[in-house]
Amino acid sequence: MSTDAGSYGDPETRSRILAVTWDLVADQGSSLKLSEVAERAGVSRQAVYLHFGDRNNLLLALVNHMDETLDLGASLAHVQAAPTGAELLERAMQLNTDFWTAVCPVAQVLEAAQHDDEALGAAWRDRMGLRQAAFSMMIQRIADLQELAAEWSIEEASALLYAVAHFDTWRELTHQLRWTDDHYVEAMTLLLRRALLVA
Amino acid sequence: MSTDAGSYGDPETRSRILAVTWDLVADQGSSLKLSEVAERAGVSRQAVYLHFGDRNNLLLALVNHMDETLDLGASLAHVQAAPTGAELLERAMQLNTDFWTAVCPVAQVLEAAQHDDEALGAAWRDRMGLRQAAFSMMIQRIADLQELAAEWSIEEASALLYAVAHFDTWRELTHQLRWTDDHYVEAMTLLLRRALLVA
DNA sequence: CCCGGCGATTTACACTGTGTAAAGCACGCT
DNA sequence: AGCGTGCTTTACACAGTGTAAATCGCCGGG
Repeated sequence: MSTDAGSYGDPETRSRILAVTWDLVADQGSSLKLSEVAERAGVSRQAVYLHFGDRNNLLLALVNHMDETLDLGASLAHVQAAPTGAELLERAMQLNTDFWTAVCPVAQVLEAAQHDDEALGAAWRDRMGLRQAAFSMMIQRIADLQELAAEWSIEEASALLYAVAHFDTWRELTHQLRWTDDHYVEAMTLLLRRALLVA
Repeated sequence: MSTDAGSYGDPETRSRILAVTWDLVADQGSSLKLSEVAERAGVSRQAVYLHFGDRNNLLLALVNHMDETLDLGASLAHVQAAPTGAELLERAMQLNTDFWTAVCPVAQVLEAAQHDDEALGAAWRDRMGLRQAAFSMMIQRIADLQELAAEWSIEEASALLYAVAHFDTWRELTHQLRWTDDHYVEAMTLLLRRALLVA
């Protein structure tokens, strides 16, 4: 599963490089320079190549690093444990905004790189597949609670929930239109509640 | 308004270069090379620089070129002329999928470039501002028809409609999950109808 | 204590793509 | 004829990626 092909060198150095890369990606997007990464991490440029092979591989490692540090399991369980459909949707949207807030800079770059680099694109789509699965389970739970509106099949509702909760929508609302996280959660919850749940 | 700073040379050549650029962006994303653009357009690499100044300016010209050829006015009028809210939403989603289909390759690149290049980002956000305005007018129309659900203010409904109809959502559904355009229109219309309109 | 090996550094170089500069060529125009 | 415009050719400077090889420091085992 995990292709840690280049498990080389001091792991401390490795994660220091990753951390710096994260920061640089955050405020420079995909135009980060490996020389700058190296400098800020206090290592030589070659050390970066020794650890990660090349540029895309570094970004790939960043993606893997991402969900190691994130640990969504607990949060997802909390969402699933919601007593009602409405409550579940609200918790889902809360988790969603937390997730995108944490991942935003990387997401920006990765969505772009999807087309350029095969491996990177695959890694990203893989993560998104997990998201899809998570949302699918939520819809399943709502159906079990007898709260899914009759017009929706589980597949359609899952897909829509996943798609509507995706990055662009979140970013346009919270960044472009300056909505607060709470506002996003509130409005999206209302939208989804009306759209998906029985009246 | 329009910064056609480099209106230089034979307009035919210019639009041939733009056309080729469009194609190359379509299947290479942002990693297109100016040398390849030139070659395919049957001109020298320098001709491209003479016409457009630099790489980002070429992409910028591509954005401007985009909505010249698109001409959304008529389609928007057709949406606005819908007799009912439900019909309006359906027409809006139909237009939306047409729009993203046409613009998809460029959208991919532009969303990415937003962070890298100031001018490009501004140009893209400008276009998105127009979209916002268009959706806002639709919600206004729905409100005029007395069909907007009481829970929504015009601002909130507009913003949500705009955000939910954005690129990622469309792409995930139609490209990743392989929905047909019709399926997208149908499902999104139902979602929005339930979410926004009076029961 | 010396030796090996590993992590990392330094230096150097090849390659690609961007962007600039200048001279030259072809064609049409008055 | 002379001139300008649109483009070509050639050349070069520069930045960033990726590779290769020699070297250094350090730590652990014989």
